Amino acid sequence: MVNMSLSDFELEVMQIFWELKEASAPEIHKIIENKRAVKYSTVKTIIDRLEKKQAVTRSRSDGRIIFYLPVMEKQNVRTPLIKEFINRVFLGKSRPLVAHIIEQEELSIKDIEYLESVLREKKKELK
Amino acid sequence: MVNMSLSDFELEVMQIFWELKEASAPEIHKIIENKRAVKYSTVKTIIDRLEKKQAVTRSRSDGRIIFYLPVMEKQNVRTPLIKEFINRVFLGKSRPLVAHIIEQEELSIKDIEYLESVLREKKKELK
DNA sequence: TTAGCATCTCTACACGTGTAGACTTACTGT
DNA sequence: ACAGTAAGTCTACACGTGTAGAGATGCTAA
Repeated sequence: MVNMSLSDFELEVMQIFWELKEASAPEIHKIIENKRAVKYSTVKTIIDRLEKKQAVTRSRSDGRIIFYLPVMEKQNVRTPLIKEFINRVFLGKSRPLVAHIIEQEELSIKDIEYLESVLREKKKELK
Repeated sequence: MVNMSLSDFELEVMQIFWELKEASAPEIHKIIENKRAVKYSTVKTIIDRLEKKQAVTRSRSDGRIIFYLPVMEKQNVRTPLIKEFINRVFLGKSRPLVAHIIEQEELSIKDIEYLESVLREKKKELK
């Protein structure tokens, strides 16, 4: 029952949990509603599924409002997703993905300098 | 009918088309079967769906065997996938994704030096 | 204290996707 | 020429996912 994967919507909700640490269904609903139309019960269903998957857990109540905490950790979710993505879209080769992002995506000078330093570190480590 | 997205399996098949340029269903089936058990009709269904989505097109026949050519281009498929992935998993921020890959994924010294040069180019371009 | 609202619970459903069987048909080697 | 096989076509189905309504119930403001 561990290694359970998350759907798009479930991941979207987890992102909010990772940001807020603790949140209730109404809170999550309001946040998502700011971006697009979605009914409360839809969001609640997703949270229920996350609970079933043990991605979140009930922490406390305030009146009828149930609060949840994230259980799955961001890094533990992201790492396999990245791996899968590289496999799926880049046949397992990370270099062209990184090159593509650097060339095509928005990066500031600061970002670039940071990434240069990460590369320097990695190079050091490899020698 | 354009901008149609591809499922995992459809993408897997497209990768083979991009590699081979032209291929038949039996060929594709044999290639995928090397990796995992899958029936011919399953693969053929996927190719049919790709054809319906106009991702591939029939090019010629050899006996009953139909050959197909990729129509959708690799870059046109990959670019939005990357964008979506960054949005979905990294809230739209590409820097932490790149950093993660550099730190966690397999990269050779050659890869690193190549990426350093890509970064240098990008920096030049930004100034 | 009670009406109304907010929240929860439960159920449902359509659609995409992975999967493949059944059936048809055309080629190929003997 | 024909049997056997390989390929194509068509249909089907279970499962995950996004979506939400209906109904129950507890809270809160007047």
